[in-house]
Amino acid sequence: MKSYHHGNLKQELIDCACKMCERDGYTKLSIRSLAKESNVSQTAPYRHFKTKEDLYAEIAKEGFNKLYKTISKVKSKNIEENLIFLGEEYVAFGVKNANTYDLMFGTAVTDFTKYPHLFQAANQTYHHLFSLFTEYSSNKDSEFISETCIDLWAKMHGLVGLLRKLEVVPSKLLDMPDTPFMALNSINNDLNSYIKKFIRATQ
Amino acid sequence: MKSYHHGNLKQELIDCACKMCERDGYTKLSIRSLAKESNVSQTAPYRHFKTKEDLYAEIAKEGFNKLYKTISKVKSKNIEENLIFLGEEYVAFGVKNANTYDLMFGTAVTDFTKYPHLFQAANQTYHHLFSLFTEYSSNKDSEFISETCIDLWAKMHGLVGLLRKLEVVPSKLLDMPDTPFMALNSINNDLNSYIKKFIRATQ
DNA sequence: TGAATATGTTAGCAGTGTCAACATTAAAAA
DNA sequence: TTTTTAATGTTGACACTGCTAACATATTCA
Repeated sequence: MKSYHHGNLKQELIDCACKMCERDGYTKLSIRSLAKESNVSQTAPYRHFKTKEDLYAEIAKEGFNKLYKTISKVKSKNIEENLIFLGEEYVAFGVKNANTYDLMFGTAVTDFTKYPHLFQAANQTYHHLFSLFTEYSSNKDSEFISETCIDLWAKMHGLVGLLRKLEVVPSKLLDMPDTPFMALNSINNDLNSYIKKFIRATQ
Repeated sequence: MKSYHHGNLKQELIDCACKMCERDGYTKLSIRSLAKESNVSQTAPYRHFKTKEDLYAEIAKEGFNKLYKTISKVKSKNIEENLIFLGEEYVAFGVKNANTYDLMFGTAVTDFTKYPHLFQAANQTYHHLFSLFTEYSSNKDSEFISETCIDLWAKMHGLVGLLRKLEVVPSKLLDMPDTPFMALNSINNDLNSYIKKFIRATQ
């Protein structure tokens, strides 16, 4: 027996949207299909998200929270190991949750400051990297720290972007000369040791 | 006096699409609005692009060619300077032509191998980086070269992604602690010397 | 010249984001 | 408790989208 009022529709829509987004990509995600999949009328979502961008922001926020949760799992008491763990998990997250990652770093949601929760979630993630690296680095100069953090972040972020191109390329091209695929593929085959290497290179 | 047949519609559509894409972003670009802006019927573009993705691929291809042209302008006989020039221009291109860059590296066109011209244009760009770095590096080991190229590329690529987030952030947040914006902003204020630094660090 | 092909137009389908008007119910005020 | 109000749901509609089919016109080539 289903009642007129749902009770918890907003969160249920968000959860459903996250699932659909990751499954089909955010471009395929329509408010109408979301409503249908949630067994609710076409325009019901508009009671909770004024625009589609608002919905995107919500998915991105969930993404950052999930990433943060993954990344901040303490593995060992060795800071370097934690930092390496962070790098590995970050890149793995970006590749595995590619569609959500698009929403987190793409242009679908331009201005994070319009969405305080999203803004906070995104900053939290960065802040974790920042504080971990601060502990790790032997150079305590704050300018060095922040610059190197951006360095690390840019590299992880860039790596995610490039690796995703790999996924889609036919395997016969992987050893094609004069293309970046061979290099990317060999890095991908031993990704974690590659990440380890470039994190150790920062200290 | 305008005739029924256009004569050069395909290229004109592509040029128009590139302009519109860069102006409004590729999500706002519709085939219908493109047709309208080109003074042609709604479905005329379909004679030249079977699907919207085909059009996207065309825009991305033009993007890679433009990027390659910019990057391969020889500036001096000093290889290091050329490599630095490449880095500066690459990042500048990505930030300035943000919407086109999305199409080149985003997920709108997934499989480049479906579009040989695009594939070729993309590889050409990478290949230029590769050969320039090969000349530059003192370490001639091919594995080192290709790994470091990916390194460089990932970093430039990642930097573009992060800097673009900056552009959209209200200026009052630029010196907000516990956010990456302060660090990004200070890097951005002296971007070229930052790029110079990380390129020199590779040799 | 005539047939085949390329390139253009018009009409229309199914799907989209969004809004306005209305229905139902839960929460707040009386 | 009753009544009012606000929140949350539904229906219907508009303008827009990608795309296809059917038709019109021009170009190429046998």
